[in-house]
Amino acid sequence: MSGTTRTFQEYLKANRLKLTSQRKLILDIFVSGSQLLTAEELFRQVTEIDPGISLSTVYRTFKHLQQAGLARCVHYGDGTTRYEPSEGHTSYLICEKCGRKIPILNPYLECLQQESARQEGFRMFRSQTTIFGLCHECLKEHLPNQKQSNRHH
Amino acid sequence: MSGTTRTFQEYLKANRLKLTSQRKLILDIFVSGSQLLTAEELFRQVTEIDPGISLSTVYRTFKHLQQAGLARCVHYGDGTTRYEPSEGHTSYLICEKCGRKIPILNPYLECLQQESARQEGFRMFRSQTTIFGLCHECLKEHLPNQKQSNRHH
DNA sequence: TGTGAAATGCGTCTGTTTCTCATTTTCGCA
DNA sequence: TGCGAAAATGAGAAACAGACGCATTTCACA
Repeated sequence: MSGTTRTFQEYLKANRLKLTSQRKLILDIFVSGSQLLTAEELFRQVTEIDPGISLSTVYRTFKHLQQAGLARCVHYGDGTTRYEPSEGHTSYLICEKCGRKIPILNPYLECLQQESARQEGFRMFRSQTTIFGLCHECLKEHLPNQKQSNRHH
Repeated sequence: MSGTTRTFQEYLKANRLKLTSQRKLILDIFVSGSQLLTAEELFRQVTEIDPGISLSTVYRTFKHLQQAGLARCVHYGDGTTRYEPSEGHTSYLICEKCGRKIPILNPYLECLQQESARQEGFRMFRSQTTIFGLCHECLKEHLPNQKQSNRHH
């Protein structure tokens, strides 16, 4: 059994919630893929294995995963809401063109955040840093026509 | 005329867009309040002055304000989307109990973010840091019963 | 001041998320 | 191991934010 599964079971037990086959399946699929998924996308993957599961259950399970600290949702610029497993990183670079998501591995960032919180008498539980921009690859293609909308005819 | 208004006018001109009375009013109300507003809330404030303005126009103007870099939207835990004037801060402490939102005034944070982006060949446009936790006041009330959900009967 | 491009309001539409409720499942306890 | 209360489920309806289409109005530039 994975650590994630254990964490989820502990959360359920602590809140007198039940472990159902649906929740197990949703959790397994969710953590196995490292992608950011929309509820709809996860739902599609889940129903490939168990076609009986409803979209409502996916949403409901997401809620619990968030409560348990196992999932986090990210709002993209395009308006979609995506969910991701939240073990490990909370800091990312997100490319606004290709959607690529690169974890930031800078321990000083978290230190600074802790420090900022402390200065305000704040107790930090978790933090989330998202840097939006363009990745190296998209930068090359994107730059030539970046200024177009500022030009007059 | 405020700097914000000037920025908006420049943006409009550069994109061959027009400055209408509706856009002026929406901008003025938006920047004058330092609160985070939902589209609906801003709409209500706007219609108090000019009852003819439609919600569509508020949404459309938000889009332009975002484009112009004058507004930013923030997704709260409760699911609402709020817009805020985006001069200055992109980093906040948010208290999960009382909802208080405290701007972080740490210039090193942004430097580190820029640096992290650079290391990956990334070009940073904007960043957003949110630190969730408990503020000083809520900490005092909250601590006594913090562990309750982990206890068995 | 005339003209064309752009913006508006209103109503409608779409896609996402939550709710309701009758039925089914889980799990602690005897 | 089987009972019963509490909780979860699926299906569909409802709520919601936000976008869209179009006929009409407004703006800005010459």
